[in-house]
Amino acid sequence: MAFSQNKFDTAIWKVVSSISPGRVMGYGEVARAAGYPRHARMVSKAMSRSSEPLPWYRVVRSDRSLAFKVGSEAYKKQRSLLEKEGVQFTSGKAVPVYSDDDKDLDELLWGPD
DNA sequence: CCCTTGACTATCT
DNA sequence: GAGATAGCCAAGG
Repeated sequence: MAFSQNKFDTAIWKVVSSISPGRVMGYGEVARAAGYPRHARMVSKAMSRSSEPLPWYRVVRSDRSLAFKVGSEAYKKQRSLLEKEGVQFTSGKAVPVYSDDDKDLDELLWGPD
C-alpha cells in the first residue's frame, strides 16, 4: 500500500488514524499503543514519512501543548485544524471536545490560571 | 564507529 | 509554572 512497509510505521499509522476527531493523543501514548514504548520521538518521523494524509495534528505533547514552536507556520496550521474539529486552546494547551462533567468543562475552559 | 539532532518525557530546582 | 537536566532511541553525517 501507499504507507511504509516497515512494521513500526504501520503500527504508528494504525494508532494515529484511529484517533477520533476532536480528540488528541500524546506522542508517548501513541508509541505505547503501537507497542513501542519509549519511542515518542520516532512517532514524529513515522508520521512525516507517511505519504497518505494522516491526522498527525491530533498528536500533541504529553502536556497537551503543540510540539511545534509557537508562532511557526506548522503550529498555526495544526492549531487551526484542531480548532476546526472543536478542540479548544487554553494557555497553549489543547482541550478535547469531549468533556465528561460540566464542572470539568468549566474548569477546562477557564483553566486553573 | 562516534557525535549530533529532534514534531519527546519525567524530574528537579 | 517556567527553565535546566537527564534519559531515551533511531537516523544521518
